[in-house]
Amino acid sequence: MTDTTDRTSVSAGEVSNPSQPLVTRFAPSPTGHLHIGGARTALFCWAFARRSGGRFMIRIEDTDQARSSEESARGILEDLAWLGIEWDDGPVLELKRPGSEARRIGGDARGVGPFFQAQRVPIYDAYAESLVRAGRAYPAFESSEDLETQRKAAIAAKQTYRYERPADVTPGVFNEARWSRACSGEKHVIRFLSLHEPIVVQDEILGDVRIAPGELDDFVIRKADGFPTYHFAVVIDDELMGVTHVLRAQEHLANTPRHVAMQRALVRLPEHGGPRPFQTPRYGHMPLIFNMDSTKMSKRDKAKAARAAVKQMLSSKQHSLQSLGDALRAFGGSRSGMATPESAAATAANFAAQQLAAFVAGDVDYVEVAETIAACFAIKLPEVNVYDFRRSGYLPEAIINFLGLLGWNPGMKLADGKDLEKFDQDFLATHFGLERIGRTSAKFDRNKLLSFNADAIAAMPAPAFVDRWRSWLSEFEPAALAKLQARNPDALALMAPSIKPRAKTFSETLKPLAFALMGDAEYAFDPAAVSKALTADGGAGISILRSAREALAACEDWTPSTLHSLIENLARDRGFVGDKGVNVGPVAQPIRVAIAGVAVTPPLGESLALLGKASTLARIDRCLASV
RNA sequence: GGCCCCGUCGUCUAGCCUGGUCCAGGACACCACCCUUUCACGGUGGUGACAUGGGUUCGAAUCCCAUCGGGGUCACCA
Repeated sequence: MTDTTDRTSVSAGEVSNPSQPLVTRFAPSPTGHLHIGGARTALFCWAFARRSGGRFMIRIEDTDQARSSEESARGILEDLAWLGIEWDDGPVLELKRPGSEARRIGGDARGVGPFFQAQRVPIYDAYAESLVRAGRAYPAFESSEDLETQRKAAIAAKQTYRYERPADVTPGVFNEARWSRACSGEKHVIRFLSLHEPIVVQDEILGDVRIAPGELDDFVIRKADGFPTYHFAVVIDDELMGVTHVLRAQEHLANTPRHVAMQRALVRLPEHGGPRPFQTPRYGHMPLIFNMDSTKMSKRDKAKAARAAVKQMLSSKQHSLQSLGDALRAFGGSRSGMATPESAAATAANFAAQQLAAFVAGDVDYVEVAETIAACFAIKLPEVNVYDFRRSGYLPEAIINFLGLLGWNPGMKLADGKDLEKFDQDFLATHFGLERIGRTSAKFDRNKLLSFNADAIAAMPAPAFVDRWRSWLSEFEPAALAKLQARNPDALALMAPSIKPRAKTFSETLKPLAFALMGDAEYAFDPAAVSKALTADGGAGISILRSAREALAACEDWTPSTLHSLIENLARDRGFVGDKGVNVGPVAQPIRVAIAGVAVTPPLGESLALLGKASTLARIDRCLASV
């Protein structure tokens, strides 16, 4: 099995058994929420499986003990489910939605689990040993400090560092001495023994990628803590779980030769149906996604944004480091989130001045710190995780559509000759293919996503909008929802027609309603608005407002349409009639400023209806009294 | 630095494989006008790109080469 030198390429056609079902997988590591880029990978894997009548699998890569958490794993599964990306094989997620039956996603119909790598360690151990016995891997005893020193020396000498194979290690020969040292408990890692053979990865998207012989050194496949490295676990699991197609981001391209090299060396064990050589799945490496400024999209963006805001506060003397820390502690530093053991420890420090100083200085980038700062001071952080977009009021269908266009394109035209850009998940399930995945990296254009989201909201029938709006509010803005419903039990249905075209996300729905969220005596009068609508022209607006107040006080039917005609009639009576009919502005603006303090509100009829008659009159009186 | 990938409007892209229908089409953003009781929505129009240089060809965004530029990767992270 070690004689592989004559194999110079891996044919994509080697996925041998035609009756073998096509299987794709998404394999996140549970170190936080689902990243928006990961969501695209998952979406493409899902779509490809659906299009091909295959299966889509989830595997959790939790071999990094320090950074993984069960909480994150569940969060990621929930994010996927929220997007509507459901897996056939993988961890089971119970979904309980109010009003509907509980649903389960996942399971192990093919009997290939468990799907958490941490639960598969005995399997990796068995294959590592088989490799050692075949002379294709060996225990190594150097300390990581020593290796680090060597690596630094090589870099200083401007040379490429490669691990140098010990002299007593020979390809294809079982090194019994090293193995017994390892078995006796001496601290060690296991390294793969790389043959100096040329490797060609036949990529479904990029074409043949050739790696010269000698580029691969003897990399680690099992860490000193006994856990497999990513490379090793992936190769074992993809084989044992029947994965036929690996679609992943291009950052993994350079790793693929390692995987191919291991697949050539590995043989299925008898307990897994062997002996039988491992197969090489088909690979497809997808373009990377960046920020608009070409930096990598990462959670560090949040730290950057929060840091910038804090620096601003410090330099404008709004806060000292001390008062900032006090404010954060008072706010309640430890809110539960997707903490990993590492970051939880950081947040636990509760924003001691020292801790904050380190964050501001950029020495640490803890997301939890950034998010607490943002929540405490109402700073908007850039969305980078699926959950961030959800919290900001994006719709899953808009995200799916946008992601589907990031690196893929249906290449179809509409009847009017325009490109087909708007599609849903079903469309992807029936039209997605690897042929039309691009090769160039893409920048994440938040504007376009926003526009897609606005279109999706606009396209929603009003009742659906009200439902979804309500559930978003109850999840993320319960206080605002309560206030609105206290004003008017039907507030949402009443305002939906005027809010829907004005909001690009659910979180934007609250801005136009700010006037109604404040108490009748709480809002301030904007001097510029007051001057323009009321006090200008010797107080023309004030006199209009007085007569409007009278008319409103006499109004019996407090509905948007009646209120609207009332205002129109007032305008007509005052003679505000031009070529194009009645000009209601001179009447509407004074009322608007009176009831909201500013010159901008949703349409007046609806706004007054939402406030109610008593509040409206009280607000006008307060305005009249103050100008 | 070694190895690898990529290069069409500001951004996402169509076109490239199978050269001519492309002085390059769409979308987002931007600008202007229209609509309009504010703010939005909507409508119409506009600005705006084949990285550069060589080839091949009657003809190149499309094929070839070079240069330049961008990115990825070289961990006991995944």
